[in-house]
Amino acid sequence: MTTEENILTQARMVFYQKGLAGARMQEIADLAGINKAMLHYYFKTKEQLFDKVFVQAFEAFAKEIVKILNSELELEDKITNYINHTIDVLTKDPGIPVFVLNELTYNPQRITELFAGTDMVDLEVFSEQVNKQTKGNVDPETLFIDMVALCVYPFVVAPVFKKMLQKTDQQYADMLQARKAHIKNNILLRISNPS
Amino acid sequence: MTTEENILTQARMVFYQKGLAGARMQEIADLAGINKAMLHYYFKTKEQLFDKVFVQAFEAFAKEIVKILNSELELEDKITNYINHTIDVLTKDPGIPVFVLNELTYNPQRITELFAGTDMVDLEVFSEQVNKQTKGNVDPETLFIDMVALCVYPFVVAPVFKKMLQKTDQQYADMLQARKAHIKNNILLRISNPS
DNA sequence: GTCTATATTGTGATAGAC
DNA sequence: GTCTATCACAATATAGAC
Repeated sequence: MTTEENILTQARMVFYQKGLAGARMQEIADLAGINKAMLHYYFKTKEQLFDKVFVQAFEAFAKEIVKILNSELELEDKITNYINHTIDVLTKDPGIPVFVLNELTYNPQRITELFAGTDMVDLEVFSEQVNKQTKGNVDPETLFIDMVALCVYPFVVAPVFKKMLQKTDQQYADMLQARKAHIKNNILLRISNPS
Repeated sequence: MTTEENILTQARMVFYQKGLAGARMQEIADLAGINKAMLHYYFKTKEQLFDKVFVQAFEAFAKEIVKILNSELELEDKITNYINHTIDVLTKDPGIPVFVLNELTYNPQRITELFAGTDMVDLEVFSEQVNKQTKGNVDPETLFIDMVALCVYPFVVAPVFKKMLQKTDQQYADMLQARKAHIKNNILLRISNPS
């Protein structure tokens, strides 16, 4: 691993845990086993380092998901893929959503600029598929929001729910895995039985 | 309004927007129309001020909800009340969830200590009702998680979804109101038709 | 209670030798 | 590329007069 990759790895951990404002260059340097001067040698400013970490985190989270949503997969498979993939990614890296949401809320303009050139998620393909299959009886946007909410929210509030439901880390992880099938049922049922 | 209440109001705005680490005492003082010395006269430290704001925010969000969940309302009414109340509270004060989740993630020990004495949400009453009504065919915890996720998540990711779905603030607000009935249908259907 | 001035510390960033 | 030493400034907090 190069020094730069090492820095990025450690920086990600610190930024995940403390955000941009709360992170300290000293702590990142310590974790990376270098000193502050070296850190600034590789990344001139804290913001520069943060931006790189943020973009990597966001892409890790969003890139594959966008690909799935815009693929030519059949609707049922697409939904199944989305749910499985989202839960798997977040299981590996549960800090992503709060980190992203957080900085998005605390520093919207910076993030907006960061993604000025990037193409956003668009729901055209997905919406068309839903409309066709349900003969216009299911609102695609609502279905999408629900699907995302059911997948992601339990990760976002993990510390709260873990305590509230008195579950160990392992029990909570098992529950999240079990949600794959549960969410799939809920969403697919609404497509096959539009109310 | 007393000076103390004034400070708390302004502090809440700043903490909501920037978090504990990102907030500046100077900005809070400016907004309150006083100087830093006065601010420290009323609240000795930034952390002290933050804790007061946090507890107020959390209670505003959680207190009524806990009351509803533990009430003796009939299950259908309880669910309807929960959904309506949650969406109404968050519509008035959409900054709460990210603020709370954020600090809960970035500073779990501080928050845990803050609520050491408080009684948490418990799902006993709710779970019993669900078990009775569905003859044990619906998992109460899963139902609860889904209900909360469907209500709260659209507020948490409002900036993202607004942009992605290209909605104005008003359109997004209307959509959130319309979700009241939608979520109610989804949840109540699962109770009356356990799969 | 309210202010000005200041102490004190933490932190991002750089200079400059090696 | 790597280090030590240090700058410059921002931010919390306090002292002390009124």
